[in-house]
Parts: sequence; C-alpha cells; structure tokens
Amino acid sequence: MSTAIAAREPIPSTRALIKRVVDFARDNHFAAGDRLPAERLLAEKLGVSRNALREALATLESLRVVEARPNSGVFLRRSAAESSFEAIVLLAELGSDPTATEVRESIEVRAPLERQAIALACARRTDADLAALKAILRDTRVLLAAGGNIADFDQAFHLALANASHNSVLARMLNAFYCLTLPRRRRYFADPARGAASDRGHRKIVAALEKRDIKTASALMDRHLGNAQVYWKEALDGDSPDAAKP
Amino acid sequence: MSTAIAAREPIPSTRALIKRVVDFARDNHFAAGDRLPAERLLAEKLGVSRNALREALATLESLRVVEARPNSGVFLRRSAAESSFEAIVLLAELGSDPTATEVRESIEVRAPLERQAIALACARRTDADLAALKAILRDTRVLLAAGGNIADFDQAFHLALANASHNSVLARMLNAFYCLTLPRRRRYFADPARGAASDRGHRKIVAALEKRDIKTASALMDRHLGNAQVYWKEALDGDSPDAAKP
DNA sequence: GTACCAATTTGGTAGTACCAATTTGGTAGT
DNA sequence: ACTACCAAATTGGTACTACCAAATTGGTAC
Repeated sequence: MSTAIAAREPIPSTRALIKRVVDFARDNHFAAGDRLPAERLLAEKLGVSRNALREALATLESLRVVEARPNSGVFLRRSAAESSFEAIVLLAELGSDPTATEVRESIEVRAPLERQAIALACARRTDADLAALKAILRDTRVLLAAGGNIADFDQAFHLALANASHNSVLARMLNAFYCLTLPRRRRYFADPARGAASDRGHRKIVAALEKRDIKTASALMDRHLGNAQVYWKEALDGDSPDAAKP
Repeated sequence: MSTAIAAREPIPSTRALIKRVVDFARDNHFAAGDRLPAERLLAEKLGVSRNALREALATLESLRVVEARPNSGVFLRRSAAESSFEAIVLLAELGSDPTATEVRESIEVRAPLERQAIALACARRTDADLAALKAILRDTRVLLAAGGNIADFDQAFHLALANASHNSVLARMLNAFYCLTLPRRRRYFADPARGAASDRGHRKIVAALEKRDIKTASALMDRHLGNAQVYWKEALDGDSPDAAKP
C-alpha cells in the first residue's frame, strides 16, 4: 500500500507510533536489556497520550521487541534476535528498510521455503491453481510489453505459487518475505530486461508445474532465485554498511 | 459497568484479552471478512474498557488478524491465511492449541528450515557453538538418567543449532515453531524411550557438525525429524478433527 | 427520482483517575 | 553501626469520559 512516508500522513497514526518508539530507543542509544522511560514520561516525550503509546507498546510486546514488567518498567529484550521475524516485516511496512544483514539472512531462509513450496505445489496443485498462475503470466506479459514495472506481478506469481502448495503456514511466511523486500524489488525491476528474464523463468516453472515435474521445477526455481540473489549480493555491498554485525 | 465478570477472572491481563477477542469472534460465528461489533459495544460485551480492547485490537491488527477501517469498523481479514504466522504462535502461547492442520503444515515448513539450519551451521559454527551444544547434550543425559521430561532440553538443542547457523532470521522462525509445539512436545517426551532416542539422534548430529560434514548431518537431521513426524501424523489423526478448514 | 443536508455512528486520540505491587528512603529501635 | 520497619513515590494495568474527523445513514426539498 502507501509506501509514501509520514509526509503524506498529517496525523501520527498509531501504527506510525510503533516506528517512533523504536526510533526513539535507537536514537537515544538504548541497548538490549535496557529499561525504557516510564510510560507517562515516554508518552510526553513523544507528544502522544499514554493510551496511544500503550497500544504501540502492546504491539511491540506481542512481537517480542519489548517486555513490560508490571511495577518495574518496559524493557528492550536482551537480544534483538529474540524479537519475532514479524517485527522486521512490520517495521519495513512502516518505512524502515530492512538492514543489509536482514536481507541477506532472509534470502538464505526464503530459498529453502520456496523450494518446498514448488515441491508441494507439484504434488497438490489444482487446475484452478494452474489457471491462476497462467492468468498472472498473461497479465505480466501485457505489462512487460508496455514497459511497466512488474514487481507487483512478480509478487503475485510467487504468492500464487505458495498458495498452490496448499500449505497456509508456508504461504504466510513467504508472503512476509515478499512484503519485506517489495521496495527493493521495485527498484530491481525498474530495468525491464530483468522483468523479461524473470518472466521467462516463471513460464518454465509453470510448464514444469503443469507436468507435476518436481525435479525440473525445483531446479528451475533454484536457478530463478539464484539470478536475483546475485543482484542482492551486489546491491547490498553498496548500501547500508550494517556495522558490527557478525 | 458490569464488573461482576472481572472478579471471576484472576488474570484479565491484556494478553489474555487477545484470546478472548478471537474466541468471541469464533463463538459468535463471525466469518472471514465480517465486521466485528463496534469497539464501544465489544468492550462492554467483554467486560473491559475500550482502552484495553484497543490494545488487544492493535496487536491483532499488527498480526494481520483484523483490519481496523477508520469511521467504518473493525473487520476480520477475508482469509485466515492472510494473518501472519506469528498470530498462530501468539494464540498458542495464550493457551489455544494449534489445530491439527496448523501442526501438519508447520511440520512441512519446519523440515526444510531445519535442513537449511544444519547446512549453514556446518559451514559457520564456531567452537563456542559446538561447546554450547555439547553442554546441552550433557544436561540432557543427566535428566534422562533421572527419568525426566527432556522437552525443554530438546528445544534448547534445536535452538542452539539454529543459532549456530548464524542467521537470526532463521533462528527466529525455528524458535517460533518450537514455541508452537512445546505443549505437544512435552506430551511426546512423557515417554522416556522417546527422549533417549531423540538424544541419540542429537549426538550423531553434533558429531557430524563437529566434522563440518554437511552431507551426513543433513541426512541425520532428516531422519531425526522423520521420527517425530511419524508420531505427529498418528497423534493428529486422533485429536482435533479440525472441521471445515478450507 | 435526484440532490443535498443534518444527525448518527465509527475508529482515533487525549486526559484524568485509581489500583496494586514494587522500589525507595528515611526513621526508630537495638 | 546495624537492622527492622514503615510510609511515600514510582510503575504498569485498568477504567471512564470527552472530543474529533470522516463515513454512513436517513430524511427532506427540489
């Protein structure tokens, strides 16, 4: 949805508050395990009511970013790795680009999930699943002919593939990955040549899926993901240095 | 305000409210896409303040279970599959055992992640990682000799293995899976023979990890996971029929 | 039948008040 | 000097009220 940031948002919405809390902690050098200012104080510092702040904190707690200890305080969790993966996704949705490390790690996780998805899809795909994929392929080609950015269709394709696995847990996870890297993918597909290449890969995968050829489909998916990975690796070496992250 | 109900609830914590909201929607036959009662109404029905309810709703919204549309209402998302995986984990943490379908699907997702974890761990594990794993192995054997339930140590082992992959995204996801099935795993390991068998598998895996032998370690992990899967498949056929889950 | 306006309903936000448990700080007793 | 104890301040948890802006609704005038 609206990838535009606060500029278009005149009101500090509750969702944006979540990001502001995290930013506050970062900008004021709060480390893992530290206690945040008391709710009343923090609310005043951020210029919002305690109610609004508590809604943001409730979300951050459910995502395991902070931990509220009654009569004691709100603490950042000892390790950032303790927080749930969804925390990264939510923050990304709120405008914080994931760090280079997070993207790199996500790629390593996404690959085996995508492989599992194609394997399951070969075994379970219905004709409707196949039709949905082909429809996306059709739309993609149209957009491609017009020179458009196919980032959204690329996401739709992979999501439809995930759904064809008939495993909602798997689909949810893959969808989270797509949301995480959507902005980057838009930049990637700014070059129409990449879009065309991606589309060719998609078509071969669908052909293998139609024949329920797991072996071929898996190999094709590996190659397809490999192409993008090369790009990420190169692109990531250029941006966010991501200091001190082993 | 009818505070009569509050007296019966020793822990009407905000977290528990999340579950009550979900239960309310289920028990009153709200379907995907439906609009929940207005916040003021729902708060009264549940016997809590609107603030507390809004904190719960904020969390459910961040987990993509509901969608609040200003000046319109709070809606259940069209599809349960739209909600994030973390929603299942959170609800499980709150006392809602995952459904048989969710467990089945989770197994299918966990396996490739676990495989990726062991592969990365073979390449990146430090001596400290290895030491941590061996320490857990030691403690496990002690508890096993005393006839205890090793469910927690089993989780600790797999978590240490995930950490040895030096990929926090992967570790977070695997950790979520472990949290999801902890209650079931406790029941599984009630039989000490299973604990001993699991421990043997763990030791072999660590031995392969020490030699950085990816091939062997992967094969061992596959076998290790396979053992548990057989149990789940059998156990799941017996409980929660999981009616009407498209 | 259509266009328009006003009342109602909705989520979003702020402010205040109180509770229970914890922490803190000082005081009285030995 | 040390301990035991109590009172005040601090903290998250909860409730209630009030208001806003936008959307919905329903009726009215044309």
